[in-house]
Amino acid sequence: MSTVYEKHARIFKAFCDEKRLRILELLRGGEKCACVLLEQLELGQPGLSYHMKILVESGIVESRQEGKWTHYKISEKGSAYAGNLLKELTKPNAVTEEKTAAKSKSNSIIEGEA
Amino acid sequence: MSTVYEKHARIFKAFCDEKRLRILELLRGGEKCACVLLEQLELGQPGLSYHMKILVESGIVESRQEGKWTHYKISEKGSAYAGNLLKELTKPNAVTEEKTAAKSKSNSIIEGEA
DNA sequence: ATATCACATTGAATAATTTTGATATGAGGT
DNA sequence: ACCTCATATCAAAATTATTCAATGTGATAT
Repeated sequence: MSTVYEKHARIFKAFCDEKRLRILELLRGGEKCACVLLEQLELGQPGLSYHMKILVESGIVESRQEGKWTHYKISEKGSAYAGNLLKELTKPNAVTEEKTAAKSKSNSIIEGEA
Repeated sequence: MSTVYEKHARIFKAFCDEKRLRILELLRGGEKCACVLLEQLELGQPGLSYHMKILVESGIVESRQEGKWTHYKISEKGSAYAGNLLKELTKPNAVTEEKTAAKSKSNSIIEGEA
């Protein structure tokens, strides 16, 4: 079973780890091959692979295969989504309590939210 | 030694855990006493205290003492800071590579960033 | 002063994440 | 086919985060 909380937590995990923040900083300079990231970071190859997987699964980073190489870059779409989600998650919501039976059309990006 | 990465990671830890996302959701409905949060969550009292500490340390939540009670609410300032930080961390930065010696006046919220 | 209530802290137990070394996979090149 | 190179995956170990029970603290009430 996967809750909406799990899904949201997965997105922010991208930003919860020092190594991943370092990687994102490098990717701010533009798309980079794993091999380039590897030489800039104090990380073994499986370690980098592990963190890249988390970053890609969060949607913050996109990967692109080119022959033997994997190129990574920051996803504009994923980043925008995360930014909006953070806003939503901290925005006052007067009706949080009353989970009314009558469901209204929603314009929230949070699944299952009225 | 505390790096800027650690500091940033600490902020986003608020959003990396299901329980904390649940708590934030409750706080979106307005300021709440720990005792109220406790009855809405599947968490023991020390567990709540543990998570509230992380939330307060992240700056996303503020606490206010009132006699025996502790009231918590989402910090507008902290939330805005986190939102802006997320944007910065995912914003393209053409000059990430060239850590030039000549330091220019910065308008970045990221410490030590040009 | 003692008692109680609300919450914080501690420490041990458990669970999740991260690191590391070994091995697997898949794309080229010879 | 075989060999390399780049990266992914696996499994064990190391580290870190979370839970839980017990105890501590500080505020109020009697």
